[in-house]
Amino acid sequence: MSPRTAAVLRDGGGGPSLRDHLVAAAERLVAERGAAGLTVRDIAREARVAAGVLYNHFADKEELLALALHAHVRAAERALGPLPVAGTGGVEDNLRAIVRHGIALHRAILPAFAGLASRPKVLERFAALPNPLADGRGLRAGIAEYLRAEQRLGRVAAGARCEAVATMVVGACHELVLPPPGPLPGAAPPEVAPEVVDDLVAAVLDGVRRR
Amino acid sequence: MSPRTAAVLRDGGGGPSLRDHLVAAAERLVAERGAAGLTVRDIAREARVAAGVLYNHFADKEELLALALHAHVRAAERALGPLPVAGTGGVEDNLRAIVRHGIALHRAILPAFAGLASRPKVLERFAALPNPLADGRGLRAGIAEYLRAEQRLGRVAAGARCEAVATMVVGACHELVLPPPGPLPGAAPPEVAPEVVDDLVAAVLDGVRRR
DNA sequence: GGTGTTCATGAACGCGTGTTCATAATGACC
DNA sequence: GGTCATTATGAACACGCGTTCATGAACACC
Repeated sequence: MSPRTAAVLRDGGGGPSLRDHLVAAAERLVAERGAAGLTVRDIAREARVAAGVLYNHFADKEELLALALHAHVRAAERALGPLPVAGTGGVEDNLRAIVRHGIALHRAILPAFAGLASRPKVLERFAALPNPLADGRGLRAGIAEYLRAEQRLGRVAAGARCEAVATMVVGACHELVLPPPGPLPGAAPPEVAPEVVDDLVAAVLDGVRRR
Repeated sequence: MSPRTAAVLRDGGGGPSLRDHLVAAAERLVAERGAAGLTVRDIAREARVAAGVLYNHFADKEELLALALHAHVRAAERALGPLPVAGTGGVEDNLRAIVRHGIALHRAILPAFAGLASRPKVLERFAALPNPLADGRGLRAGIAEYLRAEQRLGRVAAGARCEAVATMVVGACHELVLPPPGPLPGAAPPEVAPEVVDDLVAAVLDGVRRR
C-alpha cells in the first residue's frame, strides 16, 4: 500500500485508520482460522500491506492479535444480544434462551481461541483489554446473576445453588461445542440439536433426585 | 548416550528399552510443561540423548508426543481408580465422588493438552491410540452410564436426563479447572474448594425449579 | 580375533518465524 | 516550486525449529 492510500485511510473525519484496517483484517483471519496459527505475513497479506507495516502501528504481533480477538468477541456479543431479564417470560423459556446463547457464543468464539493456551502472551494482553463478557467467565457471572434475580422474585427455588448451576450450564455449552479429536479436526464446531438443549434445561430444572 | 548404554537398556529381559525411556522422558515433560511447547531438543535433553536419536525410534515428533500423552493419561486414570458402582453407597456420596474424580482428572490432564488444539496432528495420533477414558469424553460416557444404572435401580428419578447431566458435570469440572487468563498463567490449574463440590452435587440433585 | 550390524553422536541443512532497516514515494506547508 | 515530515516497501537479519547424515563406537557371532 502506498503512503497515499494510507493517508486516504487516515483522514476523512472518522474514516477507518490504517490501524483499524489492520485490526479488521486480523479479525477476519482470527475468525476463520483461529489466532494460534496466524503469522505476521498472513495478516499483512490479508490487509494487502507489507509485513513491516504492522510495526508502525503495533508494538508486536501479540498486541495486534489481542485487539483482533477483542473485536471478534465484541462482535459476537453484539450479534447475540443480552441475556433474558429476570421476571419476564417463563423461567423455562429463559433457561432455554440462556443455553442457546451459551452454545452460540462458544461456537462463535471457541475456534478463535483454539490452541492459544500455550501462548500466554496473547491471552494476557487480551485479558488486559476491557472485556465485559470476554471468555465465557463473564457469561457464567451473567447466568448466576440472572438466577439470583429470579430467586429473589421467588421464581426459582430458594435453595438453588445459582453459582454452581451457572458453572454447569457454561461448562455444558463449552463441552457440547468442543470438537471431537477425530481424524477430521474441522474448523467449525459441531451443531447442537434442539433436543439436547431441552434435555439440558430439564436437567437444570429438575435434577436427578428421586421423589 | 553410548551404544553400550543403549544395549544395556535394550536387553535384560523386560528391562526398559530406549524407546520406553524416551517415552517416559517425554511424558515427564508433558506433565510438567504441556505437550504444546515441547521441542525435540527439550525431550532429548530430558532423556540425556542426542536429538537425532528420536528418529531411530519414532517416525517424527508427533508420534512420540502422542505416546507420551497416552502414557500420561493412562497414569492419571490408574491413579484415580474407577468411578463408583451404581447401587452401592449413597447416590449423593457417589455423585460427590464423581465430581471429585472429574475435577482431579481434568486437573491432572488439562495442562498437558493446553494449546494442542491448533496442532491437530498430535491429537489425531493420540486419538488413534487405545483410549478408554482418554479426553474426558470417556468420562462423560462413564458418568451417564452410572446414572442410567442408578435409574434402573430406582435410585435416581425416572425422568432424569442422564446424558445431559453427565455433560453438565463434566463441563463443570472442566470449567472449574480452566486457568483464568490473568497475568500469571501458572502451569498448575486452580484448586477447587469442597463447598464448591457440594454445591455442584446439590444442584445436580435438586435443580432450580420452585416447588 | 576378525567381520558385520546396530545405533548414538553432533554437526549440518532448509525452512519459517518475528522483527528491523535503509530506501523511496507521497502529501503538507511555506 | 522547494522542503520536510510521514510512512509503506521489501529485502535482510537472527533465531529456533524438525529433520537428516556421515562418522565412529560398541556388541554379537563365527
